[in-house]
Formats: sequence, structure tokens, C-alpha cells
Amino acid sequence: MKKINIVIADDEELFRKGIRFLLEREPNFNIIYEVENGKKLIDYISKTEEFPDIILMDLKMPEINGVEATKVIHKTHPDIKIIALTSFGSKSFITNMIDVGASSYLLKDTTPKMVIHTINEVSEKGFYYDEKVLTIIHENIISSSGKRIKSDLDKKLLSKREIDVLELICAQHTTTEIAEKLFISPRTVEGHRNNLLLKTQSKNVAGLVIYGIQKKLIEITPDFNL
Amino acid sequence: MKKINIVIADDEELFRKGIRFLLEREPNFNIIYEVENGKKLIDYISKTEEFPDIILMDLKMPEINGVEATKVIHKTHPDIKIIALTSFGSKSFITNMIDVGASSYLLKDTTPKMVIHTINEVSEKGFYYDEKVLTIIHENIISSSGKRIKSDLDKKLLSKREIDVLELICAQHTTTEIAEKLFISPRTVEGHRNNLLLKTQSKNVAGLVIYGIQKKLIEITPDFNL
DNA sequence: ATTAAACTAGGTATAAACACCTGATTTTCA
DNA sequence: TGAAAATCAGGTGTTTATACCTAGTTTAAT
Repeated sequence: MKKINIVIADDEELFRKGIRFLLEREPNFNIIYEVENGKKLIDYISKTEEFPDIILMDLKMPEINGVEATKVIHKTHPDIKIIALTSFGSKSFITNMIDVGASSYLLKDTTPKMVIHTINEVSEKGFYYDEKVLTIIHENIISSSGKRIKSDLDKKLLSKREIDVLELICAQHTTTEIAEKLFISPRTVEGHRNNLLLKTQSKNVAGLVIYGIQKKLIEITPDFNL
Repeated sequence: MKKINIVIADDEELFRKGIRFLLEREPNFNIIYEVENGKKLIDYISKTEEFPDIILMDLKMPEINGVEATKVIHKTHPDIKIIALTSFGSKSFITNMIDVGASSYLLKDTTPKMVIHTINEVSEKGFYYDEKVLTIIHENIISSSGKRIKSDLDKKLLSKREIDVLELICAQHTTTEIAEKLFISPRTVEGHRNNLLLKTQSKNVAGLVIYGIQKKLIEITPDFNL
């Protein structure tokens, strides 16, 4: 029987070891490598002589994340099938991963059986999506037909001034305060804020703060408990 | 040899299964139960006849999280040793867990060996902290000596209801919307929000959102650029 | 040189947030 | 059982944020 060569990419050692033991119980699986970030994974793939058939790829990894790593590896080695295995289940992540070349998407809240099944299916047929993910993809196809505007808005990057204002909003300043700091009229600040709300599709400042932190436009200290 | 009875509490099935296989290789470990949230864990502990010696507790769980579950279980069953096993490594979380009764704190980015070692140590001596965590605790003791005022304010933990409100504020809901969702008067929500502003020393919702994210009371999915 | 975008700023309104009160239940815990 | 904390909710008023407009000036790029 031809064994399936597998690489595991995840930043949590415990998770790697755990899933490794799970998969090693399958006689036709062969775990050939474990790696804790995307950079090392790309390095490994570019140098190895023994290419994996499957990469189990976490999204959240230091240095280079799973999406970037998938993009690179899929371009240079399209034969290697990549299965996203992560705890993030939002539409954007799933479609994003599939866009950049993932052959499957599994939520960590799945069963060992499903992981094994997915690996076998991807190995045989080249792709596999479970029901949850299929539903999400389906919804996305439907909604993407009528809502080009939304993604267009996403593409519109924030201007310098808007970022200035966003930073000050996140620093808990009011419109008047921001106006004083930037030497402009409060009305202008309001204008910028309204544009920010539009561009980030937020409802209020709470949304802006979350956007800023997500996009790392704003730095927050992980812990300020003195 | 007396076996150590272990319960695993984590919302990710894959992680539970993985660590279960890792631990089952140890002859003196006996995994007696797996559970995916704090509510079910508390239920189980209150009904079972076979008490665990050790609970491996994740912090991020639906329904009732690891901190709350630890608080309850430590109070009702102080003999059960609880080991926090999570990916959150911030000071506040560590000290918080120890405050509510955790006997140890492990980051998921650790080795299987360390988990096994920790379980054995906790089982024998009642507690165990690795170097990383000890350093953090130490830093915390040092800094807390001179800054009583601040830490007193920090000690004022948010109440359940306040956390409910904070979550909804971070989800960009208005006072009226929150009131409807929680089936209380908008005035009450305002009261909670004002208490939140006081307790977190914030100026406005921006500060609340940042606080929620810092303390990981709110989950935000990181952004993996498009 | 022309055009698009960014930056600026004003008018007019309403909705929401924030401040500072008070006080009545209920829960929790020593 | 008694005190403290949490939860609920109301009054009154000010400040900010948000919505929907218009429109002039500057800046950057083709």
C-alpha cells in the first residue's frame, strides 16, 4: 500500500504531538515532518527531497501565517495538497484559504475520524469539504453574486488622515479632542470618522477599535495588569 | 500503583482526543472523562461517584469558561487539583487562575513531557509551576508591592452581568439593543456600562473594547490579510 | 493639464453615550 | 441572620456620536 506522507504545521507543540499520535495509528499515514511556523515550513518544502502529499496547516502561526504559507506553497508545489486545520470558522477565513489553494478546511472542533477521512479523501480525490464548510461556501457564493459593493469597500484602504483619526479614537479621545490634536475642525474629524465607519463597515466606535486592533493599526499591550 | 484519575475539559474535540492519547501512554494515568464546556464539567463533578484527582482545564470554553468553572469546583471540591492548560499566557490570566484555585498553569505551547511531569508533580505535591510561569508570578509579586491602589482597582473583577454587557458593547450594540437582548431596562444597561467605565478606568466604549480584548473577555479573530 | 482622491469644513437633526443622582430587590457569604 | 455586593430601574441633564447633506481646496498621479 502506498503510504500518504503528511506534514503537520501548527505553533502549539502539544497539538502537533497529539494529532501526530492520532494519525500515526493509521497504517497508511506517514508523518514525515512537524513544524511550528510558516517560515520554517516553506524552508523545509524548498529543501526536502521527500515531498509530502498532505500538509495539515494551522492558520495562526508566528512569522508567516497559514494563509501566506499556503499561497506560497500552492504556487511553487501545486501537487502538495493543503488541509487547513484551525479553530477559526468564519466565512472569510474559509473562502480565503480556498482562494489561495487549500484543498480542504477543517475546524479543530472536529473528530479524529473526520480528520482521517478528510486526509484520505483529499489524497484520493484532491479535495474534500464537510457539510459545515460546504454550507458556508454555498452561502458565500449566493451572497457574493449581489454584493460586489461590500468587497469593493473592503479593498478601499484607509488614508493617512483616517488612520490618524482612528488611532486617536482608539486612544479614547473625543471628536473635539482629536480636532485639537490634529489642528483641524471637529467637522473634519467627523467626516473622517464617518468614512472610517463606512470603509470598515462598522456600526460605531466599538467596531472601529476592533478593526484597528485586527489590522494591527493599533498596538495593544497583551496585558496591563500591574 | 495508584492510578491518577484525570478529566480533560477543552472545547476542541481534536485537542481532547490528542492529549488523551498522549496521556494514555502513561501507565499510571487514567483518563476518566472528557468534556467540552465548563457547565457540563460542573454537572459531571456534582454527580459522579468517581472523583478525578486532576482536571486539565482550558480557559476558553463556551457556556461557562475555565476560570468560572475552576472557581466553582475549587470551592466545592478543594481536593481536586486543577491544571490550567491554555494558549493564553498573559499575567492577568495566570494570576487570576491561581487566585481562583488552580494548582498549575501550562501553556499549550509546551511539550507532552512537561504535561506529564506537571500532572505527576501536582498529584504528589499539590502544585507545580514551570519557570516561565514562576517568572511571571514573581514579577507580579514585585510590582504589586508598590502599587496597591492600581491592583486594588484591578482586583475588582467584573460581575457576570457586566461581562454580558461588555460583550454586547464590543459587538457594536447600542444600549437599547443590549437591553432587549438581556431582557432588562436600558437604564440598567447604562448602570452596568457606567460601572464598567469605572472599573476599567475607561473614558468611553473605545476603552471598554480594548479592555475586553486585553483581558480576553472578548474574542477577536486575528486578521490574515486578503 | 486634467482628473480622482484626499482633505477640509459647514448645516441640520436625531440617537446614543455619559454624568451624577436615588433607591428597591435579590443574591451571596461569613 | 446580617452585611455586602450584585442586579435592577428610575429622574434629569449635558455631551458625543452618528446620519445625511453640500462643497471648496489641496495633493498626487497619468
